[in-house]
Formats: sequence, C-alpha cells, structure tokens
Amino acid sequence: MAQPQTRMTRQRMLILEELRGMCSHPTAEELYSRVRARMPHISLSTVYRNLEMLASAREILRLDSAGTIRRFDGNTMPHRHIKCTRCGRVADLPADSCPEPEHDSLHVEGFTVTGVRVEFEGLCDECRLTQ
Amino acid sequence: MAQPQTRMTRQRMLILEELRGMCSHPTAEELYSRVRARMPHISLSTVYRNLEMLASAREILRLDSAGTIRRFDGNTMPHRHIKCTRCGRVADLPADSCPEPEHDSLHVEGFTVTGVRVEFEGLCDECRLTQ
DNA sequence: GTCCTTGCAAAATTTTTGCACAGGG
DNA sequence: CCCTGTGCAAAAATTTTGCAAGGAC
Repeated sequence: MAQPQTRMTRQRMLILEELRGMCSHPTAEELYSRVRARMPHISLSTVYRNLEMLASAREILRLDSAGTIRRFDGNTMPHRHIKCTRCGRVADLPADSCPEPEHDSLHVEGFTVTGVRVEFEGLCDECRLTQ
Repeated sequence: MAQPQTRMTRQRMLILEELRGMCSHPTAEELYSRVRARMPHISLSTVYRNLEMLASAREILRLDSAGTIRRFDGNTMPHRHIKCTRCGRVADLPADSCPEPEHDSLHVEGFTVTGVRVEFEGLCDECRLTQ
C-alpha cells in the first residue's frame, strides 16, 4: 500500500523552476506561456496537472485556497468568514472574534493599500466525519 | 452625466431577498436554484448580472474579491500577499509587516479551525495611473 | 414612451478528463 | 519493464455577451 511514486519529469522540473524564478504569482495560463518558450510542445493540461501535484506536495502554494467559484454574502456588516478546506463551504464568525490587522500605516512598494481581508480555514464537521 | 438609474425588478428583489435570508454564502448556481423555486423562468444570466450589480452597489458582498482565477506561488515560506482590486495582480509583502491573527484559541461552531489567511488589498500603480 | 432589464442561446474562459503513447526509475 | 506522466482533443464547469422582447418608472 505504498504511495504511488512521483517522477521528476522534465516538464515538472521546468514548471517548478519557472515558478520559483518568478517573483509574481502567475496563473496557470501565464505559466504555460512562460514554460512553452522553453518547451514548445508542452500542453496546458500538463501545466494544470503539475501545479495541482506540486501544490498537494507542498512544493508550491496555491493562492485563493480551495475552489475558485465566487460566493456571495447578503450581509454587508463587517464580519469574518471561515472556509472549509475540503468542500469550500463558508460560514460566518462572530464580529469580535479577533482584531483586524492594521493596514493604515502599511506601505507596499508599487501599491496603494486600501484594505485587508482575513479568512480562517478549517474543516467543517461534515467533512471531518466523512474523512 | 447622470448615472444610469437602476430599477428594482421582481428578479432583483427576489435574488436579494433570498440571499439576505440565507446564512450560508451561496454560489451563483446555488442561488439560481433557490430563486428558480419561486420564479421558474428566471435565467442564470439574470442571477449573475444581478449579483454583480448588487455587489457594485454594495448591497451584498462578493467573497474571494475580484477574479476567480487560481494563482500559484513558488515561495512556500510564510509571507503575505497584496492583491490589486482592479487587475488581480498579486505581490508579496515583507514577512514581518504585520502580526498573524490568533487562531489557536478560536472556536467556531461546526468547524475545526486549522489556519488563517490574511490578504491585503490595494490598487497597483499601473491601475492607479490608468484610472 | 424611454431605456434599463430580462430570457435565451451562443460564446468565452478556465479547468478537468479519457486515452494511447512516451519515458523515468 | 512497469507504471506514472504526457500530449492532444474533447468535455465539463463557470461566467459573460448579443439581441430582441418585456416591463419599471
């Protein structure tokens, strides 16, 4: 019952190398065109598959956590959210559960900072029990 | 040069009403099936259009900020991100720019809290100058 | 009546999957 | 050699758009 072994292919190495060499945070599509400059016949699905694999193996980070589907909230009062890392479900937190990080005094080169978003992560009971 | 006036249609009212009445944070698709139960001929594009409109008007919140495209990061060291609210570009922040909110002691009904994500928002110079 | 909004269908965008073949260990 | 990974094409999933008709105000 060994884990299926992972192989270091030229494609995977190239993708990892490009991503590590960039200081931006590219989309799969952006990375695809970068990598294609060095390996013209690589396919976009290979890029997608490898990014997922590398992210699972914690070699790289996937931003925007799990799931890219947009969700909407009818409550515009400031409040926090927690998202299940498995199913993507989002729930509210009490407003005073933790202080908001300071951002008024924050200076970032090349940006005008306007706000900050805090989102907690966890496992919802339903997912935990179906583990 | 007046703003185009917005009209309160039955569809828009229904969508807003449903969303306000839910304590979850539905996707457009989820909301669509809810709303369709009360107005069977409403179209999915109407739901999408209205959610965007209502979010622009700050009547509701759009979670996951702008853009649903997944981005990847080759740097797995803990560090913060700032995202441009206009173009979606993501940049790094120095690691010590602000303290991480406490989450070890946080209890949320129905969830096992495992972490917290902090993301700053702003306008990148390029977008600011092309306003 | 004006012109914003809708429904429908079609397109665009982003991501995933099936399958035969290639190639890493 | 075995079996994971690749390329390609096709499908799935999500979101946007064009347009004629409908309906707020």
